[in-house]
Amino acid sequence: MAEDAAAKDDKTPRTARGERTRQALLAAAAQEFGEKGFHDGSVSGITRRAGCALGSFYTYFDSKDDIFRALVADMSGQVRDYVGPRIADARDGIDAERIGLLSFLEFAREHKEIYRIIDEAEFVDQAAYRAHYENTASRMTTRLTKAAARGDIRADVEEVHAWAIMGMNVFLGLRFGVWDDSRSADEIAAIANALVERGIGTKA
Amino acid sequence: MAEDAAAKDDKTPRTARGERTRQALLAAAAQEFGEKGFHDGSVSGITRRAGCALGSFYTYFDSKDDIFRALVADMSGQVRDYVGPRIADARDGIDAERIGLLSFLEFAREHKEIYRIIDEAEFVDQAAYRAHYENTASRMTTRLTKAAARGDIRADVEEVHAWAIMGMNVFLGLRFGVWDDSRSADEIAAIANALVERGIGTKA
DNA sequence: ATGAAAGTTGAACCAACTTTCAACTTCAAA
DNA sequence: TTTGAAGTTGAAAGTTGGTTCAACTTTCAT
Repeated sequence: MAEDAAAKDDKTPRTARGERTRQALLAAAAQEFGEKGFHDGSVSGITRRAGCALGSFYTYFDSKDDIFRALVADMSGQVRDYVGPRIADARDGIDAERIGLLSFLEFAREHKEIYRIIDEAEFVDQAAYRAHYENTASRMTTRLTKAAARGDIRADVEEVHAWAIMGMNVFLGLRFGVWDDSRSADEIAAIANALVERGIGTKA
Repeated sequence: MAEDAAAKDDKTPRTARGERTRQALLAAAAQEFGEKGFHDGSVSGITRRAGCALGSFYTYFDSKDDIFRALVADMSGQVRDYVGPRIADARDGIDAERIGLLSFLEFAREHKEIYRIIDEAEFVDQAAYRAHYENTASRMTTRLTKAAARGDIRADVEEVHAWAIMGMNVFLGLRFGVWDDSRSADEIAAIANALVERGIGTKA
C-alpha cells in the first residue's frame, strides 16, 4: 500500500495521443491566459483553443490553478534556457549582462504573454512568483561574483546589485519589448549596459 | 437635458456621514485587496471591514472594478506625494534619485499592500497600470534632463535611463521593502545609488 | 418640528464558472 | 480478432460572489 500519493491519480499521459493533447492544452493555456489573464481566462476557453472537450482538460490537470502553475514553471524555464546559453559566449562579466538583457528583450518580443503569466503568479501562486525571481536573481549574483573574482567587476557586488539589474531588465522588457518594440533591442541593451558598466565596472 | 452622463447617477456623498462611509470603504478595500488580491477579495469582505452593509457599497461605487480603479489612482497619488517633496531638498541630480529610492523604500515598508494593488491593476485596469508607470517614468525623465542641463548628469540621459532606474527601484522595493525589511533602507539606497552614479554621473 | 433627500440594510437574484461523471471511442498488444 | 486501458465527450451539478431592490432610518434645511 501507500503507493505514492502522487501516483494515486496520476495525470501523466501514457500514450502519444495523450501527450499531444496535453501539449495542446498547455499551448492553449499560454494563449488564453496571455490574452485574458488568469481570472478572465476560462478552462472552456482553453479547451476551445486546444480543440478538445471540456472534460479532457481534467484528464491531464487537476484544476485551473494546476495548469497555471505548470505554465509558470514552463515559462520561467523557457526564459532561463533562452538566455543562459547566449550569455555563455560573452567577452566578460559586463558583456554577459548586456547579452542577458538583449536576449531577454528578444524573448519578450517573441513571447509577449510572458509578463501577464509571470506577473499574475503573484496572485495565483505566490511561491512560484517568488521562486522565479529569486532563482533569476541568484543566478545573476553568482555570475556577478565570479566576474568580480576575475576582476571584470567591482569586488563588492552582491545581491542588491543583482536585484537592481534584474529590475532594470524586467521594466525595460515591458516598456521596450512588450509595449513598444519600435526601437532596436541592441540599442536599448547598449544604453542600459553603459549604465551598468560605469556603475560596477572596474575599468574606467 | 443631456445632463452630464456622470451626473446621471452621481455617487458622490452629499453629507458628512456619507463621506465617512466612503472613506471607510476605501480604507477597507485597501486592506482587503492588499491581503487577498482583487479576485479573492470580495465586496462583502470590504463592507464587513468597513462595518457597513453590503448594499451601502453600491451607494458610493458602481462596481468592484470601480472601487479598485479609485484605489489605484489613490495609491499612485500617495506614492507621488510622499516621494516628491523629499526629492526637492536633494543636493544634486544624483542625490535626488538616491532620495527617491530611499523614500520609496520607506513608503513600501509602511504600505506593503501597494504592490498587490498596483501590480494587479495590470489585469483589472491596464490603462491605470500603464498610466502609473508612464507618469512615474516621465516625471523621472524630466528630473534627469534638468539635472543634465545643470551638469550633474551625463548629457545623453533619456527615457531608457528613467525606465531602468524605475525598474531598479520597484524591484528593490519589493525585495528589500516588502518581502524582507531587515536591511537598512539607507544602505540599499546607497548601494543602488552608487550604481547609478558611476553610470550616469559626470564627475568621475 | 417636519418632510424630503440622503443613507443604510441584507436577503434574494442571477450569471458565470469550475468540476464531475457515465457513456462512448481509439488503439495496440496478445 | 479480441480486449481493456487510455482517452474523449459535453451535459449538468454545484459553487461562488457581484449586484439589485424595496423597506427602513438618519440627517438637515426650512
